[in-house]
Amino acid sequence: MSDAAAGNPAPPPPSPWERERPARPQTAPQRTPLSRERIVEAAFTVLDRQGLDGLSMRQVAAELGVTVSALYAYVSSKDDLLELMYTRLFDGFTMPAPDPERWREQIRDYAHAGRKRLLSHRDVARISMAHVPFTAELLPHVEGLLAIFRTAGLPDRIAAEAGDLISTYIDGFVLEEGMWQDRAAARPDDGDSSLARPDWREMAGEMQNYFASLPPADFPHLRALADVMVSDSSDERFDIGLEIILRGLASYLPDKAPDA
Amino acid sequence: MSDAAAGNPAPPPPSPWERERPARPQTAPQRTPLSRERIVEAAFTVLDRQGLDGLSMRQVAAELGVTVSALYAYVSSKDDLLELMYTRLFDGFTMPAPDPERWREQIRDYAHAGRKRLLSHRDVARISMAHVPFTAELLPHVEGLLAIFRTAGLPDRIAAEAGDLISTYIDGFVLEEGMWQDRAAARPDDGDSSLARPDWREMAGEMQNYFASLPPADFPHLRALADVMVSDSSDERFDIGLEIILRGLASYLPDKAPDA
DNA sequence: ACCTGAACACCGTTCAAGT
DNA sequence: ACCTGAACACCGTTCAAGT
Repeated sequence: MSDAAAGNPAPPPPSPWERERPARPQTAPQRTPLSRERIVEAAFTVLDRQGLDGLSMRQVAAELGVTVSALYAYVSSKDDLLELMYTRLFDGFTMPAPDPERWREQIRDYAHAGRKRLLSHRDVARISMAHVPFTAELLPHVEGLLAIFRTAGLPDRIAAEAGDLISTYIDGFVLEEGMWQDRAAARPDDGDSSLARPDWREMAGEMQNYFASLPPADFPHLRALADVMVSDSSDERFDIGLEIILRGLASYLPDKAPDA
Repeated sequence: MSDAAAGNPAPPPPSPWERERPARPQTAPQRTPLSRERIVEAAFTVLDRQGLDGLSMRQVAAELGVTVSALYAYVSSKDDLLELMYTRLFDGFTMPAPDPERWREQIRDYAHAGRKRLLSHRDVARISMAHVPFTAELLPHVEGLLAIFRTAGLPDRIAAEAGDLISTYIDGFVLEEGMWQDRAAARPDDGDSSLARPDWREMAGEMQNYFASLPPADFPHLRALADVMVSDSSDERFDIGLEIILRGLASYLPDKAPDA
C-alpha cells in the first residue's frame, strides 16, 4: 500500500533543516554493491548488538566487510546516517483519515504504533528524541496527526501543542523503558546468562526492595506508590499516561460530554 | 534554607542504580587543589562554551589547567561526571509542602522551575533525559512531587504516572527548544554575529516560510497551524502543554468541579 | 565507478612514574 | 598525597591512490 493509496499526501520539498546528502549512485548493482539502504540495514544490526554508544562508522563498515571511508560515498556523516535510521522507522507507517467520532481511538492507535516502532530496535528512542520530524518524508505524518486533532474540534493552539505533547510522551516513555533495561542488563548479577534479554521483572524486584528500604517517615508517598509503580506492566503504565493526556485534550472540546 | 528547614526529608541510602564513586579526599586545600566541585564547575563552563558534544574529559582538564588523568582521582568516569552535573542542577531546589487546594499551582511552579533549571546551561535537557532521578539526592524531589498529587486526591495509579509524565514533558519540551536553537546557530546565515545568542525569531521566520511553501492541498492543517505554532512564544507553548496535562489529571479527581 | 590505505585530530581510561 | 606522561584502544572525517 503506497502512501498515495492510503490517502497520504506526497512528500514536500526539502526543508531548511535537512542536511544535504550526496546523490544516490544510479549504476546497476554488480556484486552486492554498497547502497544507502544496505548501510542503514547494517547500522541497525550494529545498533541492536552494541547499542547506540557502540554504533560507530567503523563498526558499520566492518559489518559490511568494507573500509570506513567507503561509507562516505553514500552517507555524508554519522548524523546523516542517524537521520536515515530515524526516517526508516516510519517506513510503511501511514496515518488514517481523521474521523472526529473516533479521534481518541486513532490517537491511541498512533501512540501504540509509535511505541512499537521505538521498541523494534535497541536505543532508537534515544535517536528519535534527538530528531524533529520536520523533514520531507515525515511531514505527512505530522499533518495526519494534526488533522486528527483539528477535525476532532480542538482549538488550534491546543491542536498545535498536542502533536508535540504525545510525540514527546511516546519518545520519553520508551526512552525510560530502555534505560531500565540497560540498567538491568548492566547488573553483574547472574553472569552472562543472556546478553540480549534484559530482565524487567528482576529490575522491578530490585526497585521494590529499594523502595521498601526507604525510611517510611521520610518517603511515605514513594513507599505507598512503589507497589503500583512496579506491579503495573509497561503496557499498562503507557496507557495510563496516554489516557491522562487524552482526557486533558478532550476537556478543550467545545460542547461534547466531558467524558465521551 | 536547608532541606530540613524546608521540611524535605533526609536523603535515603544509596540506591542500586547509583554508580559508586571514589571517596572524596578529606585533606585541607593547599593551593586550589582539584575537587569534585571544581571539576563539575569546569564541566559546566565547557558545556556552555562547546555544547554536550564538545564536552570531553580532556577539555574539562584543560579548563582546569591539569592533565586528563588527574580528573580520575575525583571522578570515576565521564558518566559519573554527567550524573554529578545532573544532580547539581537541583541544588537549592526544595519541594513545597503539599497543599490540596493549590495543587495545580504547585505543579505549575514546579514545572516552571524545572524548565528554568534546564535552560540555565546549554544542553542540560539532553543530560537530564538520560538520567532517572532515583538517586539518594534526588529522591526527596520525587517524593515531594508524588505528595502533591496524592494529597490532591488523585488515585494512586494516576499519581504514580503523573510524576513521570510531567518530568518527561519538561525535559522533552526544553530538549526541543534547544534543538531549534542549535539549528538556528548552525545556519551559515549572517556569519559569526554572536556565537552565544542563537536567534529564535530568525528560525521562526524560516519555519513560517517553509510551512507557507508547502502544497496547500497536501498540508492544510500544518499550514493552518503554522501561524500559531510560530507566533506563540516558547513560554506560552510550554504553559499550554502543561495545562493539557493538568486538566487531564484533574479529570481523575473524585468529586470536585471538573474545572476548578 | 567504486573502494582502499593512510593520515589527522580527536576520544575515554589506565597506570607507572615523578615530586 | 597529588599530579604528570605515556600508552592503549578506540573515534569521525578526508583524500590521494589504486583497480
